[in-house]
Amino acid sequence: MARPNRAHERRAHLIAAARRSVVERGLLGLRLRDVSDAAGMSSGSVLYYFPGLTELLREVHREAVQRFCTAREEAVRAEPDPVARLRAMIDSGLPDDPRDELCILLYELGAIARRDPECAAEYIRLYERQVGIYVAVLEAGSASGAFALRQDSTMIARNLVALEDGYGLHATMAVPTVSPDEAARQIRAYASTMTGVHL
Amino acid sequence: MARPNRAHERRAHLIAAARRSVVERGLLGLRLRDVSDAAGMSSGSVLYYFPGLTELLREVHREAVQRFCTAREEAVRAEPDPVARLRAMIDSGLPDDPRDELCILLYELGAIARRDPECAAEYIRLYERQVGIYVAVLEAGSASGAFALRQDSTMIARNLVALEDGYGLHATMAVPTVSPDEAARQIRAYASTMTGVHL
DNA sequence: CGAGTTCTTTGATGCTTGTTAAAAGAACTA
DNA sequence: TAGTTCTTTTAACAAGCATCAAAGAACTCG
Repeated sequence: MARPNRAHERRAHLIAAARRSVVERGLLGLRLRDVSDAAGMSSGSVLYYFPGLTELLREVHREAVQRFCTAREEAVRAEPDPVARLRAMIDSGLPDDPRDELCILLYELGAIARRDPECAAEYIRLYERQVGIYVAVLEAGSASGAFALRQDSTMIARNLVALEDGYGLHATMAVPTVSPDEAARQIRAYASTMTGVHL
Repeated sequence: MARPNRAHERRAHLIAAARRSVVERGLLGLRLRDVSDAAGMSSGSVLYYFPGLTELLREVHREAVQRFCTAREEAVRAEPDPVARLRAMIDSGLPDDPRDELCILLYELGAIARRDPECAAEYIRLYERQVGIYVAVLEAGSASGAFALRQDSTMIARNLVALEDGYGLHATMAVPTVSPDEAARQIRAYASTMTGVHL
């Protein structure tokens, strides 16, 4: 063996460059050239590390999902009681503003998932993971007597995730009628109804 | 004036061809050629009627929104009482199956809206229109005494639309954990809670 | 019927982009 | 320094969009 393998680093570098490109230019009409420019190398080099743009974007997606989930898990863990945790969970799922990089990425790359099974699988895991966090918070609150759940915790959790996705979708598409702030209020209202606790 | 103007017909023909192309091949990597092939003409002809693919897709979107909204309005109008109307409204908002053409179209073209203000405006109208229908149904039911609303009708309506969008998004991305049927049950459960009527 | 007018379609052209393969270059070892 | 492996670039090729001029089609009016 001679020259050391820096492929891992280079790939990470490219994934970061691709992420910036997607946020800046959007998926539609994203060129290989945009990514290679952002990474400061030739387009041929990008293809040395990834078979094509799709595969690179798949990695961008995987990384975004990872970051999103761990951020939420940590946000929840940081809070002491179930009520605060539920509030933290709701707040961490919505874009901070319509330009929230991570959320834009997640919704933008959804267009790939519809055609790419591997990317779709990543979305499924994302969904399950989020439902899981909500279920854990709801169950904990129910066990401690803080929540009086009006329904099965899984059903509530699924609706909470669906609400997030619905509002998040609108927010990143710049629908002005529902600001992230208002979306959070809406979801909190739902959660309040289903748990019997004012949020 | 000499040869009659068939531009309107030809545009409609192209919009239909584009719709089929989007559903079949997806937005990512959709080529002008795909559309022109589907329409049975050369790519140059497509550009005679539309400045570019984006503008054509914008029309596809506009038409899809139109069809979607009127279909729901009619589904609601066909029912006699508020309870049946609410049920019909919920059912008409979700994809019949993961291959529901209209729904795929609506979600797929969302990727354009994020970059194209005109398309985003169309989405805003779509959202407002759906909220409006739900509000009308809820208010009618409230006035007649059929519903005992737990919240402001607009807030309930917004959450219903957000739930639809969230679940619809998952369904068209082939998330198997939430089938259209199950999504409908979830949303009905929410509506039941907020109206006090079992659906 | 044919000349004129307007609408429609095509096909050639130039330009940009994705893809491939070969060669050059860089980093390290023995 | 020679050899090996990893990385990058470059040039060539194929495919796509955009433009435009020219051909073709449909109809009216003289």
